[in-house]
Amino acid sequence: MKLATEEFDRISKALADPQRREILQKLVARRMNCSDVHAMFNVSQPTVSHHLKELAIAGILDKEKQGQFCFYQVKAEVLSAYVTELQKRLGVGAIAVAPRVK
Amino acid sequence: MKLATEEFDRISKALADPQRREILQKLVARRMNCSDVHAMFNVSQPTVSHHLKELAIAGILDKEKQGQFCFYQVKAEVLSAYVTELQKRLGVGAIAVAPRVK
DNA sequence: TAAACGTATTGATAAACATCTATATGATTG
DNA sequence: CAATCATATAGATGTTTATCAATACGTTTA
Repeated sequence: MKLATEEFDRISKALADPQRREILQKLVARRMNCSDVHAMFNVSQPTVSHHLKELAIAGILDKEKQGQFCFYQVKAEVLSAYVTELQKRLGVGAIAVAPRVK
Repeated sequence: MKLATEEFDRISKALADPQRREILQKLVARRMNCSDVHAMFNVSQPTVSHHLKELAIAGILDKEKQGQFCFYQVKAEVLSAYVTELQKRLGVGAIAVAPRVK
């Protein structure tokens, strides 16, 4: 999977806010809905919603509505593609490995 | 080399601005001084100076003064450590490889 | 169907930030 | 030593953005 520069930059921005990065890390561990995430941090529900939206717009998260709930889950291929592209751009060598299926 | 969360976040922010990212990429290719960088982009010299400072503060660049010139060069170990830490946090598997000596 | 719940949107606010011009500082050179 | 060059700093400006309270909207449930 190849990321365009625009997408790459969008993801970089999405990762740049510590709060949003921490939210993302929680979602890496497991798929969650908005209030699950909200319960983990000291920010308002709208702020969580906003961050989730940003991450989704950046293409990092998948959004799946189930009734009144809305589940967010990490798109591992996109994160993987991002890291690969970053390595290329930064001249950091590494051998990418496919993420383990859970 | 291990990055503290604070350093990690600082680097993430440093990478988040496209202009700064492009400047960094040029420096990955070769060590340069401020006016070399300035000649490559359509931003003012103070803006370039500002971005170089941000990258240096983030620990990504080394600054070396030589007479009236000021050379900036990438700190490959830090970039490598950043990518490794990012992989850990994002759950993206990869085998890190030491950068080739030029 | 009314109340409660989960999520998103709106509008406001303050802080961060990218950028510029002008200028200061320090080194080289004629 | 005066002019020029490389870089940094100061101060201003407009934009982006992280956050919140209030509220709207859709779903569930009592």
